[in-house]
Parts: sequence; C-alpha cells; structure tokens
Amino acid sequence: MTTELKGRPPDGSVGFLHVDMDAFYAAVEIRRRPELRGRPVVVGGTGSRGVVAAASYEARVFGIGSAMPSTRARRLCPHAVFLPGDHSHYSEVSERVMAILRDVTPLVEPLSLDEAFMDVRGASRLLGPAPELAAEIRARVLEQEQLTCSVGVASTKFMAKLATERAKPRVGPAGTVWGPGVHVVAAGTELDFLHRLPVTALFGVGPATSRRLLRLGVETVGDLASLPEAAAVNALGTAAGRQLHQLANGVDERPVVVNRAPRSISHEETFARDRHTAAELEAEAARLADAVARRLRTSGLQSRTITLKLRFADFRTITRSVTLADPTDGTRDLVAAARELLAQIDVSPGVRLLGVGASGLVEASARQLSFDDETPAYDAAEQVTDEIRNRFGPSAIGPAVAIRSDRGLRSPSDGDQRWGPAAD
DNA sequence: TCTGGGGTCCTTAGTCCA
DNA sequence: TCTGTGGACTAAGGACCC
Repeated sequence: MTTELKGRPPDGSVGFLHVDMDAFYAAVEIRRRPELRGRPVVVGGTGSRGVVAAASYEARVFGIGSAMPSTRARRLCPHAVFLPGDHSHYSEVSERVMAILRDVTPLVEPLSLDEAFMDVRGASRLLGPAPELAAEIRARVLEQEQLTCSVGVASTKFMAKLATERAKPRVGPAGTVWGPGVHVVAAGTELDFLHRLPVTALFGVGPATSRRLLRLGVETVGDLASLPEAAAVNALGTAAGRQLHQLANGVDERPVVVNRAPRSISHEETFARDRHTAAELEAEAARLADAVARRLRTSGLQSRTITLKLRFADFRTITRSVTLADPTDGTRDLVAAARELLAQIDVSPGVRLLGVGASGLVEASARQLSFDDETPAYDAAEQVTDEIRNRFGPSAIGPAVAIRSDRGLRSPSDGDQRWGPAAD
C-alpha cells in the first residue's frame, strides 16, 4: 500500500537533509589533542554536580551517554579522560561546518551547534540528487574539519532526522560499528520505515508522553497512527496530540526556517554547594542578570519579561517573573528586577541552582524613550563596560553588587561548573 | 544513581477589558 | 446597571530537545 503523504515535495523526490555531527564536542577535543585518539573521552561533568555533555564512541562502549550524571560516568569508566567544555571553540567550529552546508544551499536551519536541517530541492536541480549531495557534504566536512557527520535524506524534515539515526555509528558490547554515514528513506517507503519504530522515536515523545500513550496501548508509531486523532488529542492536549498524530502518519509540512529569531535569552547555574542566604544569592543573581543584559545588547535585543528560576536542595524548581512597562537591555534594570523577584522567595531551605532569563524580546531600535528617561547615561556606561570585557575578558569588570566581599568577582576556579557566563 | 545549561512550546489559571 | 462572554495578556509550571 502506498499512501500519499502531505508535505512531500511535488515530484515525490527526497529533498530534505538532516546533518548531525558524530559525538561533536568529544570529536573536536580529540582533533585538538590527537594523543586522545582511541581513548574514552568525556566532555562535561568535570564539576562535582555536572552531567556529561558528549562522550566519544570509545566512552559510549562503557555505557556512558550524554546527560548522564558525572559521578555515574566516572564509576562506569574511571580511566576515561574528562574534559571541561569549551563552548566558544565549538561555536567557531560549528560556524565553519554550517558554512560548508550553506555552500550547497542557503536553506540551512541550524538546530544546535552540531545539527542542521537543509532543504536541497532547489540545489539538487543544479548540483545533483540529494543522496549525492549528502555524501558530498560528509566528504567536505571530513576534508576541511577532520570531523565525521551522519546525514539523513528524506521527503520531510522529520523523516530526515529519523533517517540520520540509521546513518550513525552504533555502539554495542563488542565495540563501535560504523554506520553507512548516509541513510535515505525513499519516497513512498516512509510509512513502512516509520510504523515499526517505538513511539519514543517521535520528536516530542519523552518519558511523560510515552507513559500516557502506553495507557492507551500505544507502543509503536504504527499504534499511534491507527488511533483516532481525537483519542490522541484527548490524552495529550490539542497541540501535542494533533502534531504527534500527524507525524505518526508521516505528515510534516514544516519548512526549513533559515533565520529563527531567539525567543528568550537566559543564564543559569548549579552551584558546587547550596546557597542559603539572600545576600549570597543576590550577588549571584546580579552576575547572571548582568550576563543576560550583556547578551541582549550584543544581540541588539531588549526584553520585557524577566524570569528568575530557583532549584532548591530537594530539586523542587520554581520560577517567578515580572513584565516591565517598557522593554530594556540595561544591566541596572535586569539586576533590579531579579533582586525584586528574589526578595519574594524564602531561600533558607538551600538553593542549588539560580537562573535569570529574558523573554518577550523586541529589537532594540523598537524601544520608545519617555521624557524622563535617564537610560542614555547608563547606555553609555554599559557600552564602556562591554568594551572593557570584550578586550580584557568577562571578569574584568562587573556590577558592584555581583562582587562578594570574600572573593571579588566569581571565577570558574570556585569549583562550580564551568559552562556558565563567567566562562565565556 | 542523583540529576547541567540553554533553549522551545504548550497548558492552565487568573485578571482585565470591551 | 448588571451579567455573561471571549480575547489578550500575564504568571507559573511542565515536557521536551540537544
């Protein structure tokens, strides 16, 4: 049976690519330090409370995977090399890889530093069929960056992403089996491919959703596809129910979006030891708010809604937010909002994580000045501090309230995790 | 076991207002 | 003037992704 799928290109060809770097952060570190080649390498999880950001295939053989607590990873493989992440370096490498993709088509949608969708329907008319372009991209990334990637090719974004899983190296007890590198789901075979997969293969089905679906007897994508849409909506809500039911039937009309505007900017940090006093947390909140404000200014954005996030020692997580009358990118405004929100919360049980976020973003030029606006003077001061930090590093200068009497500005040597704003 | 950081999107509930 | 309704907005939390 061949079912006509919506969202498939009119000529029935496979025009969407999903490119995914293999063990990206670990591979970049190994490239930098060739003596690590062949050894289990783990990026992240160097602090006492960290988790694994990426593991080389040699480390995965021991059962180490991303998002695993570092304590567990160390137990599984004590002789692995644990490295702190170097986000800015990965960003640079990612930018160069994305440039290789944009050489093929401008229709590239990065999903993260190591992953992107491409719409090659137009490009393949000039440059050749999509599977050949996929192989060409792999070869160029390997040649120019000495890094491997896997590419899925299909008639929709979602099918291409699933195809990538088939292209990837596979880890078993016997070691790593290298995948084909490119996997094509031919037009017309999508549902055969899709319906055998477990429902957790669908983008958006995590532990909570799969538990709910299991109650309906849904275990595979095929089970979900044969369910009436109303039943899925009933179990999962309108948006998720409808979306997942469509995906299960191979329907995915989402286009590749080239310039996705950010919806929020945030910084959060898990402390090496819990904080119990408002004074300590105020200093941390000011430092995080300052980092968020700096990123707003760098991005040319302003925010109306400021959110404070706390995770207590028992892992209970709360957020408190405030919406301002006017959008802002000023350190002074963000610090004030964060402190105000913090003042409403009892922190005595102990706080393990603090975060500051900005949402309701608008372009900076859209902001309206009022007659009594005193921000221009602060704008000038913040421009100067931004320049000082660009030149001498992020800890060269900061808001006075972020300075703790015992240590001055916080630095990564505190023993807290190192991926936060102080490390960039 | 003991659980990061930076995001996105959705749901629910309350309030305000036409 | 009172009541009902629905939309817009805000706040908080949850689920999910890499």
